[in-house]
Amino acid sequence: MTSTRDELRRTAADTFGWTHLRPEQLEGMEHALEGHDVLAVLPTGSGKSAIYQVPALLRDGPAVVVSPLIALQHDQREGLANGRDLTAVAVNSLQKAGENRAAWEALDSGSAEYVFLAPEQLASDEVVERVRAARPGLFVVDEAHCVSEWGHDFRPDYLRLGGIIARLGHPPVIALTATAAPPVRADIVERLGLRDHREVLASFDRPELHLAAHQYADADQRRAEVVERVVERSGAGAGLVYCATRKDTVAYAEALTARGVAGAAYHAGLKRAEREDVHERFLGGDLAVVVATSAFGMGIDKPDVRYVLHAAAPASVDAYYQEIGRAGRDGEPALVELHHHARDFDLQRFLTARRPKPDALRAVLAVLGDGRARTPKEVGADSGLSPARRTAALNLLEQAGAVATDADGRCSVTGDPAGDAAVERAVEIAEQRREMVRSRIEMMRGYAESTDCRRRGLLGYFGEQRAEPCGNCDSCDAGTSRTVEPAAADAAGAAGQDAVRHPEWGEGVVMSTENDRVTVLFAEHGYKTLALEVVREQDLLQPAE
DNA sequence: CGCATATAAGGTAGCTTATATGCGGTGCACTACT
Repeated sequence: MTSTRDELRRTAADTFGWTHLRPEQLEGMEHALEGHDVLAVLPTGSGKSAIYQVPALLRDGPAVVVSPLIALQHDQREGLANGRDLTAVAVNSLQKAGENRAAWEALDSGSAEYVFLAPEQLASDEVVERVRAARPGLFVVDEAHCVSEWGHDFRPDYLRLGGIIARLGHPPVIALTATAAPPVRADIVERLGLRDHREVLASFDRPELHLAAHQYADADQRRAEVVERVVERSGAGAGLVYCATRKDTVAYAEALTARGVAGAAYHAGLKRAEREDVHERFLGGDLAVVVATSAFGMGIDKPDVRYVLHAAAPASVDAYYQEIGRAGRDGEPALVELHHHARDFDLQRFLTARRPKPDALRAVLAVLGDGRARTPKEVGADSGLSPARRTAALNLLEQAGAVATDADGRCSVTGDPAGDAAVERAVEIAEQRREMVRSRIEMMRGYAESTDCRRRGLLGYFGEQRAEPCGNCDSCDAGTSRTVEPAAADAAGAAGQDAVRHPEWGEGVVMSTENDRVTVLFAEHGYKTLALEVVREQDLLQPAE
């Protein structure tokens, strides 16, 4: 009698040549093979992909793999094939029509084990039907944090994956990501509609990274300092510099080149060939440093990045952690520095400020007002809205309960709430989301300005409580880190992950506790950091269920 | 939103001050044109 684990181990060894599987890999695979939905949060380089690659071969039907970047899909498919007798196909707009046709034929005939798609592909009814006909045995969402980070506005098709999964008959879903704070995890589970799912979580700790932050009152001074830091380190290995704007990446790259450092700028405004060239030269060791916007990083697995400097603060601790996580993947020491200025946070507030257009919401409601159910595409055609706008509007109206999507992917109004009330409710939901986004910027500011142990701050943000300072950050070096007294949590009447209720902000969950304050994530208002003294005096946090 | 730069106004010289404008991130798919 062979156990599930033996079967997985054998396939991993026979087909992929992997003789050792990590416990988390095996655990994730096992859940999926047994038909459970899985959310796996594991660091890059830990073999996350194996979690779907192996069970996909043991289940009937192909694995649908949703991946955010076409370039990434390409690498993943090559990694899979790699001399093995496996068929991994993709359908996207960059492939020639013939390649897409061949991919579909491979799916139709049952010869493809994996099909890679961007979420936008699944906005097409035809694509969904065709995938459904292939009876997929697994639905994989790679880089699943994109659901929560991008789905709400930038790439709204991510928010529709839950409906797609349902239409496909809900095969086991595997959501994979390297970074997800508790609210991001909850959002992924909710949006994808995971059922009775299992979570596989690894520690977020990266003890080899030395963490530091420097605040500047003068932007020119910061610029000079960042350049100096990179010049100092450029002899000792590769590095990354993250900027908030494209213009800055070019300016820094020029300044570094002038100082004799082999550096190049990278941002989404560059031509495809140029982006590929920078990427390859960096991986190949010909570039000492890449100066980039947030466009650089996903799918980049260079083991020997010795430093990651931020020449501006990003929009969240989540984004920051993801970017610094590209340092020291070989486990050797690496330096991580955040060079920030008050203006950075204003810029992030602007960049993340997108509000829904009530006109777009009304246009969708007007189209659906005749009572006829339509596909999102038809809603777009009838309302004149662009694909992104119409999808974002549909998503919000659905969250407001004013629109529902049926089993065939057709949308119609529910009539409750209707008209202006529906628009108002949708705007309110978007407004709550904005508040959440802003509170995340404030958490980033909190990290930047903290004089306490930075690693404990980061880990606390991701739901890992530590009492002792880490000994490998600037605060610990300076002796300003403190040990959290066990009494602190008791004094607040709340410990990590406890559900609480606040008279003004409603229901929330305690994220972390320090000696003098407690951070709570409120469902409708985002992160709030409260002074323990005030909480105690005014009895602000009541236990909730 | 908020900062940097450009233009305009005032009164007749080059300059200050006021107002206007522009700029700022992440990717898919699709279309029209070379």
